Amino acid sequence: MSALADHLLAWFDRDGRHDLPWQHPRTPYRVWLSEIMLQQTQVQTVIPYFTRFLDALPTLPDLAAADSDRVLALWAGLGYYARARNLHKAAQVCVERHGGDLPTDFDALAALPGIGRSTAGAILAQAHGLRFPILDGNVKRTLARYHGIAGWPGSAPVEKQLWTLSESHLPQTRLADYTQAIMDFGATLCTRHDPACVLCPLQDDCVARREGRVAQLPEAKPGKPLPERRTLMLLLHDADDRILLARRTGKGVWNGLWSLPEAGDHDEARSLLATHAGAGADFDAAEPLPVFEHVFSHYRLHIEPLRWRVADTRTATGDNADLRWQPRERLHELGLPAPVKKLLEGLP
DNA sequence: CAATCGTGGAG
DNA sequence: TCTCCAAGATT
Repeated sequence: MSALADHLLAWFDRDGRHDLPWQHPRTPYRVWLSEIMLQQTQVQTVIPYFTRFLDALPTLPDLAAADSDRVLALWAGLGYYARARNLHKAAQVCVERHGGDLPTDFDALAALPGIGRSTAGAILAQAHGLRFPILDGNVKRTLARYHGIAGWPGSAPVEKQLWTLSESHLPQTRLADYTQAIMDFGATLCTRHDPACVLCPLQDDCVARREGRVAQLPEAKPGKPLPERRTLMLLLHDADDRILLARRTGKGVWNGLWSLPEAGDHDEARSLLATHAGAGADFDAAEPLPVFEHVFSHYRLHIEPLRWRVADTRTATGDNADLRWQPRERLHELGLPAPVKKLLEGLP
């Protein structure tokens, strides 16, 4: 057995996390949901979402049958909403083609939307004890240090090397525990900043430790400056204190979520106001709300909200399924982008 | 391969 | 305030 696996399993039995919500019971559906939610997202953030989601949709068929607005409402705030759309779609594929269960065949599992090589391995190892490697951020960091691997782990050649190493360390038994162990290890001990090397069960064999390169590994992603964008958000209230929402479709951020209508400039905003609130609406009566920023992973968005109280909403929606006047007290039924939710909830 | 896709927390 | 980034996948 790999010395690394041997030491990690012993460490896990003593110091690993054994009380995470998706570990009891460790069913395929729960493991899958947790793995998707945990992509690029920390445990502490995921736990309340996981609990709420599972409470609302306890089984895979429940998820498959759910309305997509409900799924996105349960996901709203977690980010990377393609994860939720793919999760929903994958559940439907499982019902249609796999008897309502996740497939246990690697290729069939990895063919489902939102499940890549690492997530497929994590599901098979944790839910079924099968011998597949993973390569998430924890494993990349752990192995980059343990083997002293230079280069950004996201680059193709380094990642290929790390996959080979990850596979080479797999034990012959206890795959579920081992997979949880190496993720726990990366998340709680071999952390990005200030790792607890003095407590580390691998310290005698760790190349980075031996060579004093722990703080230098893994190498950071080559950075680039964030582009800046701006948008106007139109906040229209009608007489019943309903708010006009628009479903975001096509490409771009927040796809599938309900947000405020947006305009690139005042001319477009004027036109949108006339369309949605009738010719009687007075553009110049706009109440400008405080401008704020929202930062995405790939750009910074300056948001300028403009508010109107409108009387005539008859022309607003009608046949358009992507527009609706939503009562303020029922905003929680829809998936709203985090900054929009915050804006609407903070409204006087 | 580089870009896209969110959000909140830590340093 | 600013940078980095956390259980990645898709195009």
